[in-house]
Parts: sequence; structure tokens; C-alpha cells
Amino acid sequence: MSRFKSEFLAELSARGFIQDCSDYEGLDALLKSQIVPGYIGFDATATSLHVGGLMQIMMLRWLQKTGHKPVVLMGGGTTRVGDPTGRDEARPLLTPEKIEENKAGIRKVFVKYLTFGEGPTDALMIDNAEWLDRINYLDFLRDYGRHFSINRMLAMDSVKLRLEREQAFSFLEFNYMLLQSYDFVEINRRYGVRLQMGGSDQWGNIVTGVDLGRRMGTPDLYALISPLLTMSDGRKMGKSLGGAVWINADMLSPYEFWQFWRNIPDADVERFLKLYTELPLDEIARLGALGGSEINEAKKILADEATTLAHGREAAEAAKATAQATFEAGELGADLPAVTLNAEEAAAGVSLVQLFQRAGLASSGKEARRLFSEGGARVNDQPASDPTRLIGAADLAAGPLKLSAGKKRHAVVTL
RNA sequence: GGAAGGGUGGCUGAGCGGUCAAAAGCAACGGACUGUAAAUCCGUCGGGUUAUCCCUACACAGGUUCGAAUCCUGUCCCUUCCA
Repeated sequence: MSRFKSEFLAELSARGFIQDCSDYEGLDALLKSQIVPGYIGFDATATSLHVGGLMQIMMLRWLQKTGHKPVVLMGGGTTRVGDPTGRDEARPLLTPEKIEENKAGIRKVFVKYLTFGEGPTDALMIDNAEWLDRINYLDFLRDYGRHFSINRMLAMDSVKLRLEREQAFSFLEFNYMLLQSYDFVEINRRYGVRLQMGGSDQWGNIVTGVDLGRRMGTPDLYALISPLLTMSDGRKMGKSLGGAVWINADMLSPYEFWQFWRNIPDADVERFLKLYTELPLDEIARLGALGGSEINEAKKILADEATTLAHGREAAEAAKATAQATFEAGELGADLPAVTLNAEEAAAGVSLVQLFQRAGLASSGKEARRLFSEGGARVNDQPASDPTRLIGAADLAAGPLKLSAGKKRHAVVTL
């Protein structure tokens, strides 16, 4: 069914990871003939990655699974400059310490998906600050700058669009392309990397790197990009109830992570199963064909599998059990976000407004009150109307109290 | 360096002396309908221990006014054109 001979490209293409490639035949042949180190660049702007970048992570995982070497490039150097793409001016520059902290957090994510080490197909994590920090401007211009054609860059979509829309486009931003191209060449020299992958928005930058490689006399380099992923309703991937869907457990609990997948629109189920799980394709086809409310079973499997990859089987099972208990049995699940009262508070009582806030069900007291007046607040599944009601030891004597904001967000209060 | 136009809520973007916590759209949240889906409809959407009361907000700092997002001055930043 596949036009590809290499397992890697065959798998990725069947699963919908591939949007474009600079040279399908060449890359396919290379993958057949040797262990191919391939990399993807990631920003070090946050302490975790969210599911928006999960597709990239999965590509690296498949690369490793099919016998090649994944390389994770942290943009430590580029982050230090500050990504100018965002239009908001007041973007604070990250300190080196903060960048290191972010890198450490991101590394924790990758450790779940890739096997790091010294072996030939073990994953590697590198930082472009290693070489970017030492660039000498004149040397860079002389050695690399001469290979970039302004004419060509102006013709590229990423640039052309900006110019046509008369949006600001700074020199710094323009140079990101050069830096990223240089990265590719440098990584090839240092680590023998032949392939760079990324989202389709990176196409221009990656291909420019491929070109630079050719001019600089590296072996042939390859570019492979994935489609930009949106949910079928047009929402950007990675946002859900109240915020970004982080992969790190300390940023977002496995239970909430599981919920994210459980709540995916019907139309996305099959696509997501292919991209975010490693289930066999025929199994996925079967699940995707489920109609009506049966498709909920497929969503559970999606949630299980995706959560297992990110947090381990045990956490996934726990998340599932909690979901089952709260949604299907109407009981309390162990994994629900919890608020614990100390002795003092138990004696004096804490108002429901406070508790809703503390449980993360409302971001402000005002919002909590709103919830009450809209009828979205429930205590032990009974609609609650008095936000000032105090909860204390007496209310908790019979066991934990369940708070709900709407139908999906739940939390417990314990002593 | 010169000229012009700008900086408004999470975003886009109206308002250009009072009726402005600020139109509209998007996003988000709650409700109805369902299947913990989508679409649709209704409602909410700065904060404060719900109060027709207070606080904070229309880049920043001052000023003019009974009253300023709206006028004036200065500062910072952005955009476009010219050099």
C-alpha cells in the first residue's frame, strides 16, 4: 500500500504525519541504507511542552522505533535572542537560568517518549547555544551569508505573506531563517544528522538549511514536514478546558490529560489515534468506523494510549478509573483535583467561593459566584445556590465533598 | 534625521469630553439538547465574602475640566513613507 521502502516513511505516511518532503526517493533510500540521525528543534520558552508539539515528538519516536537516531535540538541559543514572531512587544527575555530550567523540564517530557543514551540509535539532546553563542558576525556573513539569496527568500511564502500583508518584519526575524539553516549544517557536521523534521510552518526554514548544506558541501540533507494540525472544529490543537494541555505531570495532572483526549470531537478520533497512539492501523480503522455513541469507546482507548505514552500505564489506568467513577458511576474518583482543609479551616469553615477557587474550578471569586448564579455549581451533585455557605468539619464527617463546575470539571474537598 | 498614523479587555477591533467596565466579532465559561462529541439556541464574560457599594483599567507620567479612553504637554514603544 505504500510507495515507500523504508519502514519509517511508510509508517509515517500511513499515519498522516507527512505533508511534504524535499526528496522522498532520496530520503527513502537513505533510510534503507543506514541509521539516519534526524532532528527537530524545540523552543525553550516554557518548562514543558504541550500537545501542540506532540506530533513532533511522535515523529522522533517513530524514527527511533524504526531503527534510526532521534536528535532533540533545544533552541537555547535562539531563545536567548527572544523569538520576535509574537507581536506583543513586552516579551521578557529569558535569563540563562530560566532557559536551563525550561530545558530540564522539557527533557523530562522527552525521556518518556525516547530512549536516551550512547548507543547508535539512542536519542540525543543538544542545544544550539553550543555553537550559536560563539558566532562571529563577520565570519558568519563571509562563510554563510554569501550563500543566502535574498531573491529566493523574498519569494518564500513565509516572507512573502508578511510583506504582502504589510506586517512588520524585522531583520532579526529575517535572520532566524539563516540561523536555523546554519543549525542544520552545523548539526550535520557535529552529529552526522541528515534529516530535519518539523511542522509545515517550518518548511521554508528547513529547506533553506538543505540548500545551505548543498552549498557548504555537506552530504545531502533532507527536509520532512508534518501538516499543521487543527481540530476538526478549527480550534488550535492543545487547548482545552481552561488552558494549555501540558505533557508534564506537574503542569497538568494525568487525569486532566486523559480528559483532554476523552473530549476530542468525533471527527478527530481516527486521525488522532493514528498520530498519537501506536495501535495497529487496522485496529484504528475499526475504532474509527464506530458510529454514534459507540465512538466513545474509541475515545477512551485514545485517552488510554496517549496517557500511557506520556505518563505510563499506571497513571493512565488511574485516570481512567477516576473518569469512570465520576462520570459513569457518579462517585468520587481518586485522581480528581483535591483541596485539603487544615484543622483551623475545618473548625472555622471555608466558604464555597473559596473552595471553588482553590480547587481550580474558578479563577476568581467573581467567577465562582457567577457559576453559582448560572446554576453550574454543584456540591455532591446537588445544585448549590449559596456561594457563601461555609464548609467545615461537620460537612466532611461523612467523607469527602465533591464540587462540580458544570458537567465536566470536578474536584474533592477533604480534611 | 524628517513627515504621517498608531498604542483600548485573552485576541481582533469600535469609541474620540459625560448615558464607558468600554460596541462588535473570536476565544472562554455556564445552561438547554446529546454521547463527558459536533452543530444549534440561551446566558455570562476586569476584581472585591453579591454590594444597585467599592477598587483597578483604555501605553506611561503629568495637566486642562464639575467630569477624560476621548482635549493638552512630556516620555516610551509600534507602523508607513522620505532621507
